[in-house]
Amino acid sequence: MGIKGLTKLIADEAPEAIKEHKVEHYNGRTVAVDASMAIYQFLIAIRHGSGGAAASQLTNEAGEVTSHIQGLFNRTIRMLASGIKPVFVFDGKPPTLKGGELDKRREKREKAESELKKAQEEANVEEQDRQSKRLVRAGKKESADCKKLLELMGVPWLEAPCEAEAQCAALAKIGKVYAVATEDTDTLTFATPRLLRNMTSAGDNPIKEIDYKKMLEGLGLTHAQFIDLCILMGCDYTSNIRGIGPKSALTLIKKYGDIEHVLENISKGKYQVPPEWLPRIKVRKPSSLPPSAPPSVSPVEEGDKAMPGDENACKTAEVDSKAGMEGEKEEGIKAAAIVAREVAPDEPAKSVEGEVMEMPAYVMARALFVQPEIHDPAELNFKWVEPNEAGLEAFLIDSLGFNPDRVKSGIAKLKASRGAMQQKRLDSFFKPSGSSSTSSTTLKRKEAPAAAKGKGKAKFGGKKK
DNA sequence: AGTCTGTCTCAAGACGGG
DNA sequence: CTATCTTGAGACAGACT
DNA sequence: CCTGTCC
Repeated sequence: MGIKGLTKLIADEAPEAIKEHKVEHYNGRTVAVDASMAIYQFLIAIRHGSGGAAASQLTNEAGEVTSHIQGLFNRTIRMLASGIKPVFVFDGKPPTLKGGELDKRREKREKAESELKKAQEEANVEEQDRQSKRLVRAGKKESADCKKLLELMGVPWLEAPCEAEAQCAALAKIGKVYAVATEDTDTLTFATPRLLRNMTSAGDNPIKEIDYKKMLEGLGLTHAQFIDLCILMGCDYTSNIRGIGPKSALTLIKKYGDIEHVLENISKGKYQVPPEWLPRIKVRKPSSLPPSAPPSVSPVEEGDKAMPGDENACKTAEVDSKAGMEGEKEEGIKAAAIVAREVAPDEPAKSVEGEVMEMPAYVMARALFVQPEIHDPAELNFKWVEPNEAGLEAFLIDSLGFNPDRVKSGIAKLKASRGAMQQKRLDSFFKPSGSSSTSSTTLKRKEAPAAAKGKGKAKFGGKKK
């Protein structure tokens, strides 16, 4: 996940955008963290066995995996002890997109993944449980565990409608959080003003902070151009063009301004542009294809017509598998169209009367980055409260079998950090930090509910009609 | 020369005792 | 009691412009 | 710092 090679490109082309700070520099600051990614990392990293090739994770007596809880507990304590106030943002998902190729690809991946595992697990009935765990990213069970843990620890969380990274970026943009801590460079594409890397590693080596504005200046791009750059370099939503890597992508965008014009200029040459990158018009009547419409693209020899499933592709896109509300869908397409128009105003006719234009994949990717589905960050308020000591002990010690001493030690650290936090609050009382000091309606634990509302059980097309 | 692709390898969290 | 097996970033070779 | 352990 992320943009392929982006970190290196920034280091090479815009080094002034990266600065290193010690942890202390972030004392008292709030930081958004992609919880789902953290959970995933914990599940992978926290296992035992020799060398690093063992699959067994930490479990309680009942056999339930506890690796993610162990990891999150420690990491959260560490952050709070450093004076950093984290907000954990969960993926809402699925990253369902209303485009043909994207949907297809995602579903294929998911299906392949689950089928593979199913096949594996058919051999062993016991492991069917494990299959259910590792559904897509972090399973619902793991997320629920972590939400519960966070609430007991007095740490706020929320569930994004879709991608957590997009929600994190939105929070940072309006200053609800100071920065986003993540290893995922996708976050930059959502225009996070400050991205923190190495937040997780030990205290002595510094945190790397990437300043979005400086990065744009260093690269010499606008925000829209940066998004196009990321898409060209290779993002999660589209395939990339063979032969174009980070350097070429940057050069091309700088030269031509946006993907449309890049395509116009390179498609004549040797680059072989994947069919899903090209605007395709769905024509009922074959003869009505205007000569000007498809922007001079190299004739695709292998692509396009050869694909037997192609016709179905658009159908699949229309049909959509899941929760699919028509309104949402239309909204999405409309958004994509608007974006296209903005970026390429001088393009020849985008759509012909009566004909349906199929969006190129990059247009939809662009729409995803420009207008991601998020909760209005202005309506979200976070509060760090006293840890629920008894609840934590019951959950971690009694239910999960954690070592009582370690748990108590952790709680002690929580309380200590909380004391320090209060102190700081008093100190900075006279500084207008902009927090809604007296706005009475600071929600305590559930910012999420506003969030959780829309989702229900979209996962398996649940409703039988 | 510079750039991109493919293949390979490795390590991935955090803690505390020694 | 035993086999278990992902993802991404870095190093390097090789092809291409 | 290295290594085993956490559950």
